Amino acid sequence: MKARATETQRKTRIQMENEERILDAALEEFSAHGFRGATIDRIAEHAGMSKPNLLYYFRRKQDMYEALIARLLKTWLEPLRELDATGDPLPELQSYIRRKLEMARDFPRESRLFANEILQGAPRIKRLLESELKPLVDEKVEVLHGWMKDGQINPVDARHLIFSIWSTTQHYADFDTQVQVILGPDRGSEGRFEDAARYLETLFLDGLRPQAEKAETPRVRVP
Amino acid sequence: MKARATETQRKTRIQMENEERILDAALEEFSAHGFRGATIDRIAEHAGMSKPNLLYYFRRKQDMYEALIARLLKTWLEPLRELDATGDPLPELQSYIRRKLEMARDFPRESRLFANEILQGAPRIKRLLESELKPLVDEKVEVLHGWMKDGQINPVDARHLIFSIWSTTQHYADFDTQVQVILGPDRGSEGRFEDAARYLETLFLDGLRPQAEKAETPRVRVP
DNA sequence: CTAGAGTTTTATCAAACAGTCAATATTTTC
DNA sequence: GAAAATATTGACTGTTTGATAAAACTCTAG
Repeated sequence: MKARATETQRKTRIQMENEERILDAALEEFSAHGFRGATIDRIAEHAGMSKPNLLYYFRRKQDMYEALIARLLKTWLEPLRELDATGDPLPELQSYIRRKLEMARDFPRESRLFANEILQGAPRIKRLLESELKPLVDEKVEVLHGWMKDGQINPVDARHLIFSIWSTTQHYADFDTQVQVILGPDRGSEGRFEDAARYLETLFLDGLRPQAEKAETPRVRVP
Repeated sequence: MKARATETQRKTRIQMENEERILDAALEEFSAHGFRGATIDRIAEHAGMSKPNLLYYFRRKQDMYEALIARLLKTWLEPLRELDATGDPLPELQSYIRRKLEMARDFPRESRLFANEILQGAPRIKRLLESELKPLVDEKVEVLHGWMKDGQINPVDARHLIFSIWSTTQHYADFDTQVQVILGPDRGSEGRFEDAARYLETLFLDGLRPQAEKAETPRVRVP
């Protein structure tokens, strides 16, 4: 392999294919067992290649992990980035919640990888959280404050509001095992998702207090 | 040690002390690294004793883990057990949420241990969840349904309601690292807790939609 | 004080683990 | 199609890990 000073390293077809296979296998292992609990042997086995061959592409265990985390954070923050200050507050929030819920449904392994990392004290991404996540949250908190000042949403602690959106939606990926035990096998995962979306919409918009107690509207409309 | 057939095994002073020290150290390690990621060496070091000595009290790694889980589940479900069908619905829910939040504050390691186990597919406690957790949830779901039928709380999916209480409260233990990054060091952990409690109360009772949109009350009161 | 139960340590083991190396096989490039 | 670049493998290394055996020590009941 000639060293090309200026030119960016080109990746071969095989390289791209294998890196993809490896990262997929690594995601499976890391998300299920955490960094320490995952082993290169199992990742290699799961990727269908020998350990030395895997290490040819990622020289250390940590390299795979970091590649996964880097890729993860990009897509992970996308829904929050899309929260639009100029949009209608309630629909904006609703669609943010729905997007987060979709991510929990479509990328549960990524969610668990992230959960594992934070659970263990985020030793490998604390800096990234400070440099990427924090500023983004600060920015969106301002947006929320604006909406609250205008009376377009109830005045609450904006950061805790964001926490509650994250936790309720990611719960369906991170605690999936428990969710399945409790909901039983009756309702398929598609139905589960719709039930969750409907419930969260009610919770975040109106809470649990019956409308009758808030407004003076009668519970039954008489035509 | 004489084998006493009928009599239950008495524990010596040293035994009780050491088992306590070991379980505390084990909780620290397991909650931070998961079952696979934790090592007996580190637990022993953290407990201030030699590895063979530790293994004298718990012959296998898994024995420590199971002892912790068993102890955990007992206290973990207590708040839900206390949810009282004969009480006032909204205050009952409020105090359930507060108790869960207090547990996240006072027993974060236990919360993380549980999260780790579920995250990894609950291989060791799935059965316990089915035999202990599920029936309890089913029972309390009935209580919630009763309240909904009476119009005392908004009609929502009761199981998802429970999920949202679990996830929002446990978030403060499980994702503590992330919470701290975002809230910054300004507010101490005591203040954080009060902010969270206040926020969750508003969320679960009233949601985000401004009262003015629900009732016909004017947004600005003219004296 | 002492015998035996209970506790701790030293030494050790086999398996699992992250990672290396040189040799071989395959693909790409000219 | 041969040389160069890339990819794969088997054999191996040093370390960590879960677990055991037996000897040595300490505590406690009588």
